[in-house]
Amino acid sequence: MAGAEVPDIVIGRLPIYLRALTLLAEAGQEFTSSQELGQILSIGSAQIRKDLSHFGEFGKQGTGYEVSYLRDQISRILHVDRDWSLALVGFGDLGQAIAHYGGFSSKGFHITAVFDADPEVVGQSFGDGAVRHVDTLKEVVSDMRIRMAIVAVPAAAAQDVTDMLIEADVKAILNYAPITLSVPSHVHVQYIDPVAHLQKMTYYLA
Amino acid sequence: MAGAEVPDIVIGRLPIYLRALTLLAEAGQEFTSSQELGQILSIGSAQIRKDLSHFGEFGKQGTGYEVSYLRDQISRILHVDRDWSLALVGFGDLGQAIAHYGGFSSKGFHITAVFDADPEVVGQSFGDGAVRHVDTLKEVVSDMRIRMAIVAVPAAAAQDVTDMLIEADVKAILNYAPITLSVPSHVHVQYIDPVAHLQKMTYYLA
DNA sequence: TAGATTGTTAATCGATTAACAATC
DNA sequence: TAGATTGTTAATCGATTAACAATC
Repeated sequence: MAGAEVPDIVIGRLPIYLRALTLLAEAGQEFTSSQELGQILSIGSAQIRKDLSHFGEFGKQGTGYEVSYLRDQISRILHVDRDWSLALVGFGDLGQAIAHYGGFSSKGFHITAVFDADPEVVGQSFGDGAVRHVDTLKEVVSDMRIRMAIVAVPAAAAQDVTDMLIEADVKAILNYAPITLSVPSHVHVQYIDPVAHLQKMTYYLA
Repeated sequence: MAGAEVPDIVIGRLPIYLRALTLLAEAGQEFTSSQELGQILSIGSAQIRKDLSHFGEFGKQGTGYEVSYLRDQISRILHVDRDWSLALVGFGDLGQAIAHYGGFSSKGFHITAVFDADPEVVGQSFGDGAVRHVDTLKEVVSDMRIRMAIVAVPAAAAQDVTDMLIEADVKAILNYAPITLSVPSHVHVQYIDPVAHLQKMTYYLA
């Protein structure tokens, strides 16, 4: 059964399934089951089958799932069977670390434009380009038809930058600034906040 | 009403509340309400009141919450009214960026021991110490009584490193490696996976 | 006092889980 | 065939939300 409205929380688990399947495929394993995946991911097997059932039927009774087939199907569902261009805003310590990190482009996410407000930083080179002034953001991002962005500026600047990105028609933002962004409902935001994760865990430490 | 078992999902929202309250306090605001907080955080006001009610009564009818008082109470609840020592495992690009990032220590999380497996990297200096060989992890972390750790090694090494940390009696792990860790139930794990966040958002981009 | 906002209850909503017929 | 595992249903469980008496 495909169709209707798939819960957001289910979508959030698909990348995790994809990660595990990619690992299994790299290890040369041909078949797997919801039970094995569940064990790898510390998730119930019923949940995995239920999640997948939102998108179709991918397995066979008795034998389970073909690893590479299911991997490819989930890639397709998530639209990661293609490359994506990203804008990066903020080229301080954090922004540079992000730009330098190999994990994005190996998964098809390419940072093709970088912006900063500091005149000292503007013009510095990254990958195959140069850091642009944030004043040019709207025009450049619009012209390049970039639809995803990473925000790595101080909290105080994050909302302003976000407003510019939205004006440039960006539809998805990965926000590293420790602040909740206000965006229209058609814009998606995800948050990276390591400190919040640590603070959550210290609750459980006596 | 305090006591019983507070849902994990509620604990996860406390750092977000704390962040907003800290911001309000810095802006010099003396009082706030669940409605105002809800607006700032794009959360329902009833949820905020319900969440807080797990821990006690912090507000006053008619006037709401005193910002600095509520901030301090949440800090106390989360155990972030003290400093915490962390071990960092992995001093590659990512590990160095983490070690260099100022956002941890400004919130009371101090990286006091760093480990790596590469002989080229061992001995390099960071902050006020030097990178140690991962073979010394168990002894050093035990001796220093470190109870939280950050894992920033390649996926293939993450489970081994985790096992060592658990042997050293670490109770909370912030994992940057793109792999689900297997840990006993008394050990807490949080995951940072920017690629998974991006992959979740591309689902919604046609 | 009148207005505002809390803490809490009860209703709603949604997600997880167990169980099993279907079938490879 | 016998054993294994799917996809799905129905039950359970838990979280969110609306409403409101209490009260500052």
